[in-house]
Amino acid sequence: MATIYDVAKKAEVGVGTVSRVLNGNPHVSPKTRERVLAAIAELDYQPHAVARSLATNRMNAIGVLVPYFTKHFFIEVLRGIQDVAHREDQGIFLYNVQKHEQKETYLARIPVERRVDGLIVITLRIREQHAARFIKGKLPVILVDSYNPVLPSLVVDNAYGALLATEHLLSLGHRKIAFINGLMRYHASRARRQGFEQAFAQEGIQPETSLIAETEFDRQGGWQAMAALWEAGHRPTAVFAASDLQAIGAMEFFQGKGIRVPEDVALVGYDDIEMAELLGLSTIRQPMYTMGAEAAESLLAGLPAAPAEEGWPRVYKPELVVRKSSGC
Amino acid sequence: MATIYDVAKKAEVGVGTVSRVLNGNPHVSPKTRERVLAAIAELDYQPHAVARSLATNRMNAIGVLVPYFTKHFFIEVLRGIQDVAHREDQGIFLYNVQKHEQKETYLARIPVERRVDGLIVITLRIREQHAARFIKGKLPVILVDSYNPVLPSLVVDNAYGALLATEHLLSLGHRKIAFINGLMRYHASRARRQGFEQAFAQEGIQPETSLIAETEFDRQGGWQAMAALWEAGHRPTAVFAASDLQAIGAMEFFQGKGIRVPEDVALVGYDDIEMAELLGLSTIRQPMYTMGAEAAESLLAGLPAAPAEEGWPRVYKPELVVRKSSGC
DNA sequence: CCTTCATTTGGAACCGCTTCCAAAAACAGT
DNA sequence: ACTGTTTTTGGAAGCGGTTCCAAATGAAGG
Repeated sequence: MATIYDVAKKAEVGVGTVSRVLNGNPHVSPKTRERVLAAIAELDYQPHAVARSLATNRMNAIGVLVPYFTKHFFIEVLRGIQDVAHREDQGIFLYNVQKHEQKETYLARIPVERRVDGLIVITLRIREQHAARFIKGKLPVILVDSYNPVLPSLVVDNAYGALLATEHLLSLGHRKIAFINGLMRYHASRARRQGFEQAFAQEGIQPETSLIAETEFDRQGGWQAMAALWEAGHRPTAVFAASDLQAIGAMEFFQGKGIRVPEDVALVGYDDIEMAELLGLSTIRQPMYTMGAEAAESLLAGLPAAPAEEGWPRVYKPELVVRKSSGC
Repeated sequence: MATIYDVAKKAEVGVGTVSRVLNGNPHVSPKTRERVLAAIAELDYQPHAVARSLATNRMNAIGVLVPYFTKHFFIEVLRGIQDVAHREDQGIFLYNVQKHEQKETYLARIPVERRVDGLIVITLRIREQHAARFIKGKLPVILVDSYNPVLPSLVVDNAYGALLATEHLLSLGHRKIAFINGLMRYHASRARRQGFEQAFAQEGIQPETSLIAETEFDRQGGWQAMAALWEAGHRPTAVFAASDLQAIGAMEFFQGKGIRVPEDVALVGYDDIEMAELLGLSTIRQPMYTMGAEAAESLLAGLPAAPAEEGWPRVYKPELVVRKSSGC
């Protein structure tokens, strides 16, 4: 494998000059540049990324810490990150956490190991202690779909998303709207509850509290919540679920009962997962690609290690995707 | 940040000794080791991963080159890779290909840039020219779900998968079985066709050639193929699609016609994507996690840069997943 | 033609580690 | 005590770049 010294010898210049050519330093005369470029081409030379990193103290790579379970979300965010990273000639170092202790080991190691110039954390919650380590180690971190008071975060306006969904159902004339929410220990659930209520408030009415359920964000949760409501004698004309999976669970419950969607009951989900389109599920879409791209951009623009000031957290607006399940 | 020299000074030893302690070299007396360890702890020292890489020429990371479009497949394979990599203390460098030219730049750069000790290529086809570069650059590569004569490959037995699916339908008494295959320019399609035919041959019968369609592997392809067959007057009692997406397309066509699955027509797909479970689609599952894990293992075990000999390509058997769409 | 000033160039020093060699120390054996 | 052998140790020389300083070259002006 050719080194910079080989190139220098072949072009009959010093290594400094070759380095200058490689890095676009203007203090090189056109003819010398030509000679160097020729030598580089001839030797099929590529600078050794690691040697360069050691000298410059820049890794030219960003880390992405992502939980296994958010497949769809992760892929889309990653796509945004990748586009920017590729454009800026940066690599992506992937830290995929499948088990909880992996998260801990990664968070402990990333700041000292320094294999990356910055880290994007997706969805995972970062504790004070770890945030402090990153700040102390001066390793920039940015959170996507997660919030921490001392770290820059990109979050989606959950209240607004729920508001959109609820407004949509209200505008279709529904008043008995069931809300299958996530568990209240998640911030997202609390915000969505608020948006749900606000939509009603705008119409000057009150939602029926007995129609609000709280379950896990998965299919089973949706099924069970719907079943429980039904058995308690409730007959909502519309259902808003805080996740597409819950919506699908509810849909399955309806199927089992022979209740038609949207004829008998309208349904709106949240997330716009792949299946939503397939099932014709109206839902709330989050700007995942954009968030990924902008997170990468901020990181590469060298955001301060601990901003969380002006303009942070950055809040993104989700949008309503109307499909047939809401009965339009 | 402390360096090895700081540690050496504090422990009053040479840097060589510190390095030996760090790497578990046995030629260090217990007392010296103690002193060094104490100094390390006191300075909160961590070896600099990059400097170490430069000196040892080992990156402690493997690259994963993956196309954007194989989301589900990719995630599962990646999970296998990640488990092994994490266990072996190796990082994962992600090269996500979204546009064709990215594939080219990555393939050209990875072997010379040397940021990784080995590369796992998922699904993407590698041309001779690039394979040669990897071999020449002595960078081990391993292909998952892709085949190249000069590179070690992990492939799934497509003929067997199609055989399983077809046998299943035949055993349920179906004889008029439509086969929505992929385009014949893909190797997978040719192999699946073969398995389809073999299943019939085992029963001593011939499939109806007019019931075999060839389309893209997507939903639209499945829909169109099914529509074309239907309009040509064919009334198969069962359909085997070469991908779940095609199967779903066919399902949608049936829905539009008011034809019930599985009562009126049995349906089997291929891939076991997430939606398959949800839709109750019988399908063929490929051992993706296992392939990922074993690819990573082979790579880390330091497979020869250009084997493709004994035991390669490694062939994995898919399995049949029976759900309600096949009418069991 | 000689000075002065700006630009281009070569190459040593350095980034933080590993590795190897030779020297020192420890240990045996006589 | 001395020699021979083994183990432990220090530190120089790389790994392949970048960066900086001083030297060389070139351009401009008198």
